[in-house]
Amino acid sequence: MANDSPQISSDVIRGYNDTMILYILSQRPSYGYEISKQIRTMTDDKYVIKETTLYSAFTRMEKNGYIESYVAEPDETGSGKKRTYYKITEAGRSYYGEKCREWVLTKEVVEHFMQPALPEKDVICLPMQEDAGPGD
Amino acid sequence: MANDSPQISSDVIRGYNDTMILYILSQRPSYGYEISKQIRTMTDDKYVIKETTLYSAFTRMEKNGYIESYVAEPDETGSGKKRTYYKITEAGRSYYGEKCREWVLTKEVVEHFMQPALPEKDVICLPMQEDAGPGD
DNA sequence: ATATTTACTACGACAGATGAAGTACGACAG
DNA sequence: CTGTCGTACTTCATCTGTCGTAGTAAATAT
Repeated sequence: MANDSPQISSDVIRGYNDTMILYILSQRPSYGYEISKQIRTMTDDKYVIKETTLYSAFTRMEKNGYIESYVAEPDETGSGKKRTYYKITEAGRSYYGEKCREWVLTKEVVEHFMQPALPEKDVICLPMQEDAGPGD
Repeated sequence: MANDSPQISSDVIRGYNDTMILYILSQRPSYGYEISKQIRTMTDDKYVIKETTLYSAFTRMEKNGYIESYVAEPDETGSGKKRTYYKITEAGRSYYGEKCREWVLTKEVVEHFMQPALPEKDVICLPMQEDAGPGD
């Protein structure tokens, strides 16, 4: 295996779960288990979406009209267990587009609050000033 | 007011509130109202943190040991209303450093799910394929 | 004297994420 | 033919962070 554990906390990626799912569905219809695995592989295991998060996202997004579900066989032979597939709607594509534009903005904004130009992998936190405030 | 630029939803910035506050406090101790205004100006009004979000972040982060509070006068003359100032702790600096490193990762990861190279401001969502799925 | 800005605090509600648990089907090994 | 593993979900109760509403009160501007 490439590495051992997810490195991105759900707190920071939280706002992008829906967008990630919509990206995958914008390419072809898919279903829970497959999407979950695709996110894992696309992120090189850096982010693993929880089952409950994923399925509750489906429910929410279908309610919002961004995706539609249908039940189908794994292949066209009609064999195997049926799955619930999801496909993106026009509203979903448009919402996805908005989120992409918002991402560009967000990136710029957040960047202002990050340490400038992290050299390689060493992040150095200088004490800067111990001035104001009570000496305890 | 400065502009009516598009705002960033709290959903997508949610994971970065603490980091933004810690960035500001990593430069000098500050207090609620000032931090709020600083976030506004730094983001050119693209993101305005809610008061309740801000003050509950203070409580949480102080509990977690990332910041420390003290009450002081606005200036050293001893005049004016007292404010609750916050200063970052060593644990806070280290946590902030982690978050910066996580941001670099997150940026890369999220980027995979965004439309490649958005030209200017036009985002085009091609239908791609209408193939699979029932025709209804 | 009054309005606005500054500087908070309290509280209830809510959405999205989570852990724990359970269901059920199919494939494959022994 | 029995058991285990992987697939493909569902239900539910709980937690965390954010938000709306509201209220307090001192300082400053008008």
